[in-house]
Amino acid sequence: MSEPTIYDVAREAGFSIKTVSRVLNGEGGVRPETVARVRAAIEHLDYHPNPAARRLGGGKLPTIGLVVDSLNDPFFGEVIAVVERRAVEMGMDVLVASTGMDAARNQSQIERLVRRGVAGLIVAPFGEGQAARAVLPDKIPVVVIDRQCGIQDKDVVRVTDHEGAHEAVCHLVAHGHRRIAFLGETAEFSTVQDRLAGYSDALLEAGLEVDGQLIETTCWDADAAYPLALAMLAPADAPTAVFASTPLVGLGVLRALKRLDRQDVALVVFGDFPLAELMTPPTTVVDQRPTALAEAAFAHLARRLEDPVAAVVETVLPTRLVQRGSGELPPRGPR
Amino acid sequence: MSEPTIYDVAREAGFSIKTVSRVLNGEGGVRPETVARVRAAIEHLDYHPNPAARRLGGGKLPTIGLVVDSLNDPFFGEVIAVVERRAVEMGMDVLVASTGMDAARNQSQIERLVRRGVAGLIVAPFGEGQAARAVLPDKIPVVVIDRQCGIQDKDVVRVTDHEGAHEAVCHLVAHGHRRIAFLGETAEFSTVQDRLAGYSDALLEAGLEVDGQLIETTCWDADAAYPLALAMLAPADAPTAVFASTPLVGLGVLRALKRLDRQDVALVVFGDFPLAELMTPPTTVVDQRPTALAEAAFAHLARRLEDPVAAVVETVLPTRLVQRGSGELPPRGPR
DNA sequence: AGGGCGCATGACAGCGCTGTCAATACCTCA
DNA sequence: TGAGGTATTGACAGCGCTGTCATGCGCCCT
Repeated sequence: MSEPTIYDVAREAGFSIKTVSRVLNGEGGVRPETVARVRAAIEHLDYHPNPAARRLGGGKLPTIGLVVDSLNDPFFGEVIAVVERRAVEMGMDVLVASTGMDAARNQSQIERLVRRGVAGLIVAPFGEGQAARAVLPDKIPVVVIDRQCGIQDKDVVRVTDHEGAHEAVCHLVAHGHRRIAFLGETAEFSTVQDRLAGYSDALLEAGLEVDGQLIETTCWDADAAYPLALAMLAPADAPTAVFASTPLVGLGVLRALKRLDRQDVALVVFGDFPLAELMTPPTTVVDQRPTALAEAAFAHLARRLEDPVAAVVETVLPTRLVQRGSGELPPRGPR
Repeated sequence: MSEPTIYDVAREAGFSIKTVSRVLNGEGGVRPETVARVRAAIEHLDYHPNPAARRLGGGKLPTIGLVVDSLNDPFFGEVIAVVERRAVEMGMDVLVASTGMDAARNQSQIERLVRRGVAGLIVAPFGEGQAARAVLPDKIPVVVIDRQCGIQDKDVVRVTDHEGAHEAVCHLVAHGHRRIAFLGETAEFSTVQDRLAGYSDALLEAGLEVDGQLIETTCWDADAAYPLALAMLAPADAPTAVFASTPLVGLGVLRALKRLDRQDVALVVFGDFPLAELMTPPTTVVDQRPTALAEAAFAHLARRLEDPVAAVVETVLPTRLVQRGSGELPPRGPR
């Protein structure tokens, strides 16, 4: 009635549990004929090794831990979906943990997962440099996603934040914009800092002034961005285009535009979001391609699970400018 | 260097491991003074019991399994976020599993989680009646969410599908609509069947004819709904209002409306979605309140983990009609 | 023929915890 | 004073698996 154990398999196959264990773990040193018989017994009994027991014997759980900011964020939702699919394909589970933008919680979540005995971790890290690095375990493989945070000795998969922002702003400039606003929280994340740098560089290259009045670096979420966007777009000399450094900030901007009933302000958002194509006008975005990022992260983790001492790699995926309309609006004339 | 074990705590406290175990599990029969000393030792060593070892001793992992259709669906994303937050609050983990609308995978995922030794399961079930019920384990608590699927002997948390659809269609009727379309896949899910029933009942109550031409029951996702919506809205005698039975179907309809450049078709979507307020016009929805649903599901599971023989309850949460504009449009005049 | 070697397999001790049952000390009541 | 409780604690055997080390056997070489 209860789950069969390795003893049942051993009895069924007519060998010792150790031999079964060898077959299970592909250790070799077993006659092919024996392997076949053990396999048959496993099949016959529908045996599945008990992960807890395995772990107890010093091993790791067939489980991957995934630590992200927010589990209902569309970006991370995509990441979760990909990681889960790949993990299940190779017989592993996924434990999820959210940090909710809280460094302490980030740390405690990581520690919890490590204690649980996960075999590897995919983490969207938090903070910067030493602090960010310190909370990552060294005993198991870790792949850092989305934000590099100055971490040097772990595999990292991120996107071209600087180049993506640069391209977006160049795009706006190419469409005639001279006054382009930047909205985003730069204190918290290096990614947003990189995007701000990309923004500034693009302006400078175009021979345009970087106007501090048009740069808002204190809004993280949509609720914070909304009033700031409202205020920024109100004046007579308001910018004719806006670069939103994250989808949430973009949402705040879109709300402000809706509120102001303005469809003439050009907008590019860093990070795609569902229904962007249904906005009026459809929103032009810098696609971070979360699926590709997640695939790469998982591939790195899988590689490192096999070969823990493989060389550390940093993968920087290119972003993709998706022109949908809002980023191609011309500057409106003076009111 | 390595994690402290119960032996370390016992030594530190000056008692046997069994006494430490008693304190850990709140078994009682331990002098308060002893409890305090053990607690102090635990604190001092930063000891955390090894879940794998616990499970091996016949127990369950401090882990909840969550099985949903899709991990990047906004609705389930909300559910995941809530469940994870609550679970962590009570020291538990969350293992996620997606089924991708595949009955076989649904079953294998559930079996996998059960084998892992999760303490309880929250499942969006699949199929109908016997088949749906059969894959649910009986050894551990299970809470069924979103779809009842004819399951009688498990706790269920769902929403008022019939009433919600009924209210939505009545709302459209009240705004003068006489030709109201229904789009959604009814073969797969009883929830959508209930919504269709609510739709039909509302029409009949209003003395309106239920026109099979206006009912499309074969589209599950946005890609399938799009051409069907396009076709349905094209004729001269096209419906003046549409009821979309799921957010994905709603998305397909919105795409079709965008394509046709029509802003005069009334629309109510069953299930809220991000950015609905930013549509033109903003989309009126029947909010399924995923957060409330997830909270209720978790509460049920927690209750049942404490008391496995508690009476089975079915919680039916009311939906909420969120009027944003698209559902309040008047019927357009003849072209 | 005999020593040595490699291959295939098995016996057994943990891993960290909980369940069972025993032991001890201290009371209580007759 | 002694039998029988009660409260507190501990010894020990698993749980299912893997790591270590031992065993048995056939084969090669000298």
